[in-house]
Amino acid sequence: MAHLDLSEVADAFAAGIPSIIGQVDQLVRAIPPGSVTTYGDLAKSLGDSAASRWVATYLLDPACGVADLSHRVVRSTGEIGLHCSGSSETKTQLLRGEGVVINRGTIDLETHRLQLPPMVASLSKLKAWQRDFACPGEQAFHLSNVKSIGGIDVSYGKEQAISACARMQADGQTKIGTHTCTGEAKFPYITGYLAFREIPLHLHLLAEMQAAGKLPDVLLVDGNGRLHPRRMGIATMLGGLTGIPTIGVAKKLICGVVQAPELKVGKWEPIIASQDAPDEILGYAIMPHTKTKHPIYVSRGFGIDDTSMKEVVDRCLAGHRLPEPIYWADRESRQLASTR
DNA sequence: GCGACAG
DNA sequence: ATCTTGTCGC
Repeated sequence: MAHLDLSEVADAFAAGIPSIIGQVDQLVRAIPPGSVTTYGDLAKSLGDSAASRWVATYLLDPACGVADLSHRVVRSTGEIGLHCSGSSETKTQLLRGEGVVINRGTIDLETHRLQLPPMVASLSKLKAWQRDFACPGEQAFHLSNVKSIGGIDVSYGKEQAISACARMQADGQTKIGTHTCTGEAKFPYITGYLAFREIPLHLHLLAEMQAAGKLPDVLLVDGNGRLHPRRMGIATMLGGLTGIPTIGVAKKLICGVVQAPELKVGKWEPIIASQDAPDEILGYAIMPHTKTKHPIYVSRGFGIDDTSMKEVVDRCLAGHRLPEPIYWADRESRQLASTR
């Protein structure tokens, strides 16, 4: 895998990501006066009803591309809901002006709801990409071969995003150095699709590190790996794309159930897919130190087994909630982001 | 009505 | 993730 040109990988990956915002704008512009749709219907049309929250967040932003038409999007209950102007009354007046009947703040969707066409090359495409993503053949992971451990994270400034990767010695505690890369995050944050927001910048950074001969032997990624609705979190994709063994480290649970009733410091507890599937271990929760009540959620990314994964993370735990490589990457990227 | 999902 | 004042604790 070392022969991969990460600069080419970066370009190819970015080229395959659709403009999800353009898709929503297009759908909203297609709603004629007198008709409405719902946040959930828009999300379904994009290919994933789980994106309805993002759709609502986007359309409630006065700076969104279709703020002048977003009054035509209401709640699935028929309630008018909020408006980007800040006033639901304004939304009501706009709709009434277009001939929509509103009783007690509610629209009869049977009458006014518009059938939206499915957007083929949208979230449905990315979802299929995640399901079908073929990771290259994985080499057996040998901790004894590890000379450096990396941690990678992104922070967001006013306009720019900064990806930072800290490199540590094999002890997981001694910092060698940090690399950073600045760019624009074009894809929005949608639960389940974090990879498409953050990986493009990560790949640019890793390409630079590759050119400098400074790629880490294993990489801790801020986010999940196998612990993901489709078992394809950002850590797994980033590893599969680069060939670098990866581990996902998240601060919140996205799915799955922690079996143990309580967590003890330093003890790894399995996270299962569900009570009905107790044999499917997606990852592990661990309380990283005494001073926090909040665990971290660790899952296999690419090119590593669960046992090695735990050994690597154990080496990296110190006085912070996050493993040292990610702690330093987070600190560095955040510091830079605050200036742009 | 309650619960809610990485960054 | 970011927006934000003071406040509690090591």
